[in-house]
Amino acid sequence: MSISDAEAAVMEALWRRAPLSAQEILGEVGSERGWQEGTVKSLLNRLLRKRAVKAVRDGRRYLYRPRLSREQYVFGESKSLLDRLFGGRVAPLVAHFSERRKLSKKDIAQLRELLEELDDE
Amino acid sequence: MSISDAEAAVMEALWRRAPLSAQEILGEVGSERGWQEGTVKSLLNRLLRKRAVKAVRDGRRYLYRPRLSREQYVFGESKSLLDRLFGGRVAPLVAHFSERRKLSKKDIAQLRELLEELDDE
DNA sequence: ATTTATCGTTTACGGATGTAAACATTTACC
DNA sequence: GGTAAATGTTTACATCCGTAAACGATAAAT
Repeated sequence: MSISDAEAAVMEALWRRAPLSAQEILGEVGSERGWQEGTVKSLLNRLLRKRAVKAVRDGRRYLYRPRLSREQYVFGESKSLLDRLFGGRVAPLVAHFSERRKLSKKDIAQLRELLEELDDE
Repeated sequence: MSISDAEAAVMEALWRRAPLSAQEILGEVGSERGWQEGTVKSLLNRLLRKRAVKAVRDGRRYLYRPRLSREQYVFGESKSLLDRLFGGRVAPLVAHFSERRKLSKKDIAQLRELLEELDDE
């Protein structure tokens, strides 16, 4: 069962800070996405069913926190993209962006550093 | 209007070789995905509506070819992932995989080469 | 000419998604 | 204690997606 786009926006809020109530999540993402209260409630319920968040009662409301980590999510999404489009490997993606001149100076510097660190192992 | 997963499988066939008839596309992807004829026809129609392929009559049938290039598609998908999960930059994705030891030797070698080539510009 | 095989076009249908209203329940206030 | 505010739960509804069958038109075969 996968996390949809809208659901991921709720997760992002919880990954930034948790636990949060439905109200607080609305505060975090509502204006940005133009969501009403009901929308957040629905998404939270779907995320509960998908076991991506857990809820603990706090007085009359619930406080939600991630059960799925951002790491897990990011890895899953990235791997799926690499598998579908780049033969499951990282270098071809970087090459693709390099050819399109979409590597920033910062990217290049960081990649250099990264590779140097890999030397020391 | 975005290309769905199933639609992308049809596109992949056309990117490998074009033009192809619906029958030929079925031959290319049908067994692999377990599709019937009607499925391919529907997908082709959706791709036509999305203007991702064009069709030219050939006798009683049509021959289809991509209108959207694989480059464009791959770039769009990749950029969307990077924007959503890595602040729009490439290096953090590579770092993410590096931390998880998911860089193959081949990846590392290719990345080194790539960065050296970037020097010469 | 009539039947049949071959294509494309239209319609279908269940499940997921985006978005939310309606309803129910609990608690706080008058 | 009754009413209003706050929360969660259920239901809704349009669109997209995966998958395909039904229908229609046209060309080929007899």
